[in-house]
Order: sequence, then structure tokens, then C-alpha cells
Amino acid sequence: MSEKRKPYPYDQIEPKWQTLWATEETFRAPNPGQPRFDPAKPKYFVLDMFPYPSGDGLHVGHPEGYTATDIIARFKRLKGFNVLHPMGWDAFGLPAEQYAIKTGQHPAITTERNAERFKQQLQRIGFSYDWSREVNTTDPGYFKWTQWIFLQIYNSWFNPTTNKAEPISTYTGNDPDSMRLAYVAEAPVNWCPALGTVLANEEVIDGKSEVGGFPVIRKPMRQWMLRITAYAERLIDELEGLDWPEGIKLLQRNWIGKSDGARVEFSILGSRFSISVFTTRPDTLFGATYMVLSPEHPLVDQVTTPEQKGAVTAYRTEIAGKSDLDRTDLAKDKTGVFTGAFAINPVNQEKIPIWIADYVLMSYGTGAIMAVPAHDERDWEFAKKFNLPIRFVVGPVENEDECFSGQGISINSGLIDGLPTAEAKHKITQWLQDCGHGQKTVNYKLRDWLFSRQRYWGEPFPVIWENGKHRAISEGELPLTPPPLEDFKPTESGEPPLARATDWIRYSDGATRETNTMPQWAGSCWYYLRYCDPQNPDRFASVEAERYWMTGELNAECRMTNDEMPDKDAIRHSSLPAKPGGVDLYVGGTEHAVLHLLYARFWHKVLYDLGYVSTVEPFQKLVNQGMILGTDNQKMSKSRGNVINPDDIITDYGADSLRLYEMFMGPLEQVKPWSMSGVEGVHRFLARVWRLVMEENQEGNWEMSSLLADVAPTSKQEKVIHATIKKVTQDIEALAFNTAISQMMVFTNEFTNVEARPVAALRTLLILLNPFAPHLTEELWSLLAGKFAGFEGQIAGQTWPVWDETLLIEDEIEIPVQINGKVRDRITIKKDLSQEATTIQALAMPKIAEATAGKTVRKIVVVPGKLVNIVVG
RNA sequence: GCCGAUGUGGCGAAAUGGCAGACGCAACGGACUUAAAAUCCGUUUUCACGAAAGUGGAGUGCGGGUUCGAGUCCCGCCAUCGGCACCA
Repeated sequence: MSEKRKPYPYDQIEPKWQTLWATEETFRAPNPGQPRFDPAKPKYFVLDMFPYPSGDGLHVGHPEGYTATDIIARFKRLKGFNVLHPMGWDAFGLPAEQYAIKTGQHPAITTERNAERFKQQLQRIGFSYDWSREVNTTDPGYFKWTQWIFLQIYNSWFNPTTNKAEPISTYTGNDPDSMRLAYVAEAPVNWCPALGTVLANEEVIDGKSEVGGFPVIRKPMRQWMLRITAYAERLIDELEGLDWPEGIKLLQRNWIGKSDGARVEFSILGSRFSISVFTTRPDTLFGATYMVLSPEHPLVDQVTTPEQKGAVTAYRTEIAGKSDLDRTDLAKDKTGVFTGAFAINPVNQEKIPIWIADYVLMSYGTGAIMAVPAHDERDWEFAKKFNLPIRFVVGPVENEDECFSGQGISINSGLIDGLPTAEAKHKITQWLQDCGHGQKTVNYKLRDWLFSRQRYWGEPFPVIWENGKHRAISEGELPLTPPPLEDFKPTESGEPPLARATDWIRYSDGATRETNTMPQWAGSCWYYLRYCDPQNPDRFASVEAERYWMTGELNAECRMTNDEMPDKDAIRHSSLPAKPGGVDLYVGGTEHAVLHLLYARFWHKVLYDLGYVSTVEPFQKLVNQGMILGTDNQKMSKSRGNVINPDDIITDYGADSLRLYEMFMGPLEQVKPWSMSGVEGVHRFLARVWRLVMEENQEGNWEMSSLLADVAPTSKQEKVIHATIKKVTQDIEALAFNTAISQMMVFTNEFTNVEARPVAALRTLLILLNPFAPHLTEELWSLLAGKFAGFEGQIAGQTWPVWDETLLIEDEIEIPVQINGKVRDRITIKKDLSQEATTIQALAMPKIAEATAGKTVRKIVVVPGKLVNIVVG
């Protein structure tokens, strides 16, 4: 039984170099001040979205982005950068906890085992991570700082005057607790009975949990919230300077959902209360013929008349029992009930009925609307169903049987008659403001971030409760680790699992610990900062390390020593100027466009405002890799059975082939299907590169190719060499890895059938190919080192080659000659031949002369170096 | 419904407004081999005419437009994928 012969011995080469890189710490990135740190080099921080280490291990989608960043990291090192290229584990989360509930195995054990497996798989692919910087969000040494950052948020408020977060001590009002950026609220939340926890809005998809797809219902509960809405404006504005895909920026802007409009007060007939509404169309106020309160609106009880009480209560009960999915089903008919009460329209003193209906959401605006059926589709539909009056106030009205929601000229609208929509809005808003009936307002779709979970496997809140009030524990008590538990389920009464740890909960006489934990997003909000200085026990990262890796600056003028840390007010508000920078390149999937990327930006801005980090934004450049589909063109999933395991690819073709194929498939950002024969194609290419250097002898052993020679390349070869240097360099910088690989294939084809193979050319190819196929190129480099000069040291320590543009210029070029835009012939001319001479030569060509004979030449376009186009009539 | 992306051979794909299909896969033919595998060389958008070299036409989702010239720019559609979705 002999094993199938391998086209080249990748199975021996790859483990060998992986071991050597690990033992020699080839890719270790020292911090400023550490041995081997070179202050003369510029820095480059290239980051992957770290994975949740699931029990399933990696699939081929993971290494797509990781290979791209690894190529960039290796390329930048060869270009002379200090490169920070780290990896870690986003390891808190539901699957480990559910596994624990099922099996009783502690999540920490599952997590550690899974992370270890992920690490081995990643190392088998030969990624050049600095493993000494590995982080795990579940390590106490890590989440100590997650909790610490929470305390900074808890101890801050957003000052609208300065437009930034400030220590709560600077707030002079009388209820600071109501101003904190982390606060407790009794709010309707997304409760998932099957998971036994609440979820963030972002984690609910079509009324079902993102994890598991279980139904989610609305339920009022006491929860921790983070005041991300305070940053809504800045989260939109500060996207501006970022090098992100426009689509992702747009997704964030839409998620935040800024609307300009007005708040209008409607007094209620015979009541001391008034109803406040938000509208983006104050110019349609004269067309408001009724009002609608959300069923959950607190004023419903106050305004409902005794006669309507029964109907209103019945309706509210019905709505309360509905899932979010039922409520937001657009196909369903509008429903609602009259409250019996009337409001007064402030612009014309008209008496209009007040209804309740579930098409008005409590969670947006004020939870109440003025209904203008003539100019709003939803109000139109509702008015038609319940026979409510419709009055057109924006013209020109062409069809009275249709709702018109566009802009136009105000009619039937008193003081704004005849004004176009924009001016009408402005004037009526001014009028409302002058009369005290309303004011200009900006409203956002973004809600505050529901930040607590009823789970075991998450960061405990560093908070205790005493006499019904919350209070932070001291920083000295961090990290606050979760208690050991046998049973990870919520308690029978619906309390979080931590409530089972009765000893742990008791903080002191009369003080108990918070039993909620933080959501999984918490750890990933700041992990990029921890990579800068992952073992630091005294700060989330030293001032100098954070500043260096985020901005490239050494010798920080603002030196915050650890001793100064407790004296927070002194170190804050040094009003550090905003620095450009952050992570230089961040690669990950689109699925985090509005979750992780919004949360992380929010935390970063709080830390920036408080003076703890140097940049306004965390991620300067973002790239989304496209999903890899199965060979059947479907999304990979266990149930479809189309999942490709990278381990199998490595066993059959080697890690370099896996890396190369991941990049050769197509543009990084694009969605693309896996193809096994495609893997074989790049594998063959790597074997061809191997055989440029090695050949098989009679016994079937590999030895150095006899064609290798210390000769100068021919001028044609020289051109290919420099064209390849140019294209590979430019393509890597543009993240166009597929075309870079094509060019290296062209190079290899050029040198395959030659009588003498110039070693210098191979030397160049090996360096160019090294970021893509690091094992193969290191091996060939070391083999050549025994025979030829110029191969000293590891290839990872070499310098990236530069191309000579003058070598790429051809003396003679062939250009097409067109007649009326169609190619009729080709002509070979001197590169710098004048336009006149080119024209004369082109016209003299037999085919051209024949085709133009007897016709009028109306125009001749000569594009130097490109083509000639003769226009005949 | 709204927003965004994409649409090019049998397949993955390439093309600063300037020779459409680089590179790879698959297929076919040849060399090497007793044979096969591997390797190397060649052909491969399509239609018509031709024994052949070749000649001519069509062609980048569809319909228009700008231009000497459009896969690329503009207008209007269609399809697929992704996101948001009663947001007042």
C-alpha cells in the first residue's frame, strides 16, 4: 500500500515551518520600549473580527477574511512596518451555556476546549498572528477591564452642551442617577421564553430570536440600559471620515434613523393633560382629522371615557397578547378603538377624536401621532376603514381617491397657504414655537441599548443593590467573577441563574449583588484595545501602547501612570485633540454592520470623551469579506450537509493551497461558491512553483533543478518580472488578491519552459508569493540558500522588491486600427511615433485603404499608444 | 413597500471610456508511457461561409441615450441576493 504521491511535499514542509515560526517567535510584535522594538518603522494594525469558538470548529468561511489580513500583515512586514496582527476569542455566549444546561459541564471547560481547537486549526493554516497577544473575553484578567469600562460608562453622563460624556460628578442637577450613561429602566423588553432571557432589538429578527429562532414577546422588566441614543448624532456625523464601504455607513445611518421634524402639543378637551406628538410633516397640521395613541401609552387610562372603557380595555388586552411578529405584520388590516376623548388642534382649534391603535408604536417618537389621512398612507388606510374625515392640505390634488404623501404646495392651511412644503414646515414650526404649542425636534429610530441578560455565562455587573438603589463596587474589587454553579438554568421564579448563588449574591448586610450579566457584545466592544497590551494588570492597555498602535505616535506627551489612575478627574478632560487613526484595517462579515460595529464605536467614543483613548473612532478602514457558499451555491449549513472543513482541504492539498484558493476564488467582498476543482487548480500552480526550483531524480526523490543558473534574465523575462512586482504590489494594496495570483501564474508559466532558469527571478517570485503561500516559499528559500547567494535568513525577514518602470516600456507596440469603431487591422509602430505619422501609416495599410476607398474620411482619432479610429461617412 | 449590491463563455472570473473574455476550472486534441496517473504542449464566446489558412456577422440581463468609440457614463425596465420594514 503506497500512499498517493504528492505533487510537492507540503505535508512535511508546513508543520516544519509552523513549528519554527512558533519557537523563534518570528511574528512577535514588541511594544514600544520592549526588546526588538524598532521605533524607526511605521506601525500597522491589521485586525480580524475574532470568532466565537463554537463546538463545530472552523469552516472555510472563517479563513477567508483571516487569509486576507494575513497576506496584508506579511506584506506590511516585508515593506518595513511594525505590524500588530492579533487573534483571540469572543467566548462568552449562549451555546456554551445551553450545552452546560444540557450536560452539566461548566461553560468554562467547553469554552477552553473549543478555543484550543480553533487555535490549532488556525495555526495549521499558518497565520502569522502574534500568539503572545491572544485574548479571551472570559478570562478574569480580560473581563476585569470590561467591567471597569462599564463602571466608566456608569459613572458618566452626556453633557449636551459639550456634546460629550463627562464624569457624573460634573452633573449639577438633582437626580444624577437619571442621567448616567448606564441606567436602570423598567421597560418593555424582548423576552424570549425559550431562551429564558431578554434580547436586544438587534438580536430579534422577524419576531424571533437571532440565536435559535424562538418566539420573542414584549414584556416590561427592570433592565440595565446604555444611553447610546445620546451619541446618535455623533455616531452619524463621525462616520464621515472613515474608509468604510458606503453601504455599511448607510446601514448604520438608517439604523440610527435620524428624522427632522417638530413636536406638537395637542390639549385634550376637558382634561388637564395634553398629548405630545412627533411629526416630520408639520406643514400638514391643518389636515389632522384625528389622533392616535399607542395602546401602551400612559395617557390612555386618563383620557378614555367611561362609555369606551370596555372596548379600550379589551383592545389593549388583545394587543398585549400578540407577538411582535403578529403586530408588525404589514399584510394585516388596521385595527383600533375610539377612546371617547377629543383633542384640540392648536392651529385651528378643531375638535378631533382620539383613538388607540397598534399601528402606532410606543417605542418611537412620543408614542402618539396626529393623523393626516390625506397625506399618510397608514392614516389613510385607517381613516378609510373607520370612516374618519380626510382633508387635503397639500396640492395640487389630482385624485381625491388617493393618498398623497409627497411634497407640494400647502392649501386649506391658513397662514401657510401657497407655500411649498419646505417653507411651510419652517413657517408653521416657527409659529408653533412662538405660541408655545411645539418646537423643532430631531427624532431617532435608535433606542437605548438593552444591556442586561438573564444568563450565567457573561460578565457579572460590578454593581450592588442597597435599599432599592444601585451603587458601583470599587475598582479594587474587580474582576468580579461569576460564582460556581451546578445548575445554569434561570430560577423557577424567572430570575437569572446567578440568583441561585445565594452566598455570592450577599454583598453585606442589606446589600446584594446585581444578578444580571452583560450581553456577549460587551467583550467585543473593546478587544482591539486589549491587543495593544494584553497582559497589563493595571490598565486596559498602557497609555503608550494604546497610543502607539492606534495612532503611531511614540513618546506620548500625555503620560498617565498607573498611580494616577484612581484620580480620574485629573486625567480626564485633558481635551486631547482628536487624532486620526485607529485600527488600520479591520476585516469581517457584514452581519456585524449594525451590531458590533455600532456598539464598539459607542464605547470607544465614551472612552475617548473621558480621555482614556487617543482616537475618536476605533476602526479607520473596514472591509467586509463576502460569504463563501457551498459547492451547491447555497449557504453552508450543517442541515444542508454542504459544509467544507478547512482541515480536510489542508490534509488533501496543504495549507498554502487553502490560503491561495480562498483568495483566488474572486474579489474578497463578493459572495462566491466553493469549488473543489478550483482548489486543485491552485494546488497545481504551487506544485509548478515547486518544480521551478526542484526536480525529481531517477529514484523519485526531489533535488535541486539542474536548470537553475546564476544568469541574467532575458529582456522579455525582465519585463515579466517587473510587471509582476508592480501588479502584485498594487493589487495587494487594493486587496485584489485574485488578480495578484493570476499575475504570479503568468510569471510561473513564463519560466516553466526555459533552458536556463535565472535564480534572481525566482528570488523575486518567492518574496512576492510569500504572503500568500508562506510555507512553500520559506522552504524553497531555505533550499536555495544552500546553493546560491542572496538567500540568507528567513524569507519573512526580507525586503519587498521594487519595480523599475522604465523596464516596462515597450519600444514597439501593436495597436488596433478601427473604422467607425470596429477593429479592421492592427499596426505595429514605434512607441513615440507622432500622431500624424501614425495616421499616414494606418491609412496606407492595404485593408484600411480598401475599406476607405471611395468614402469620405470625416475624422481620425488617434489615441497615443492605444488605437487609431477612422470615421468615414 | 423602501434602501443597497450584483447581472460578462459550460463554470469561478479579468478588463484607467479604447483589441471583451487575462488567469484558473472543465472539456477536447497531442507529446511522454507497455498502459494509466502525473507532467508538458495546443484548442476552446457564438453563428454563417470555407477542405484549410481564413473571411464576414453577432455578442457583457432588457430597452433607449451620450460619445469617434460604452461591459464601463446617463435615463427607464427586468431578475437575483442582502438589509430595513406601520419609524409618524
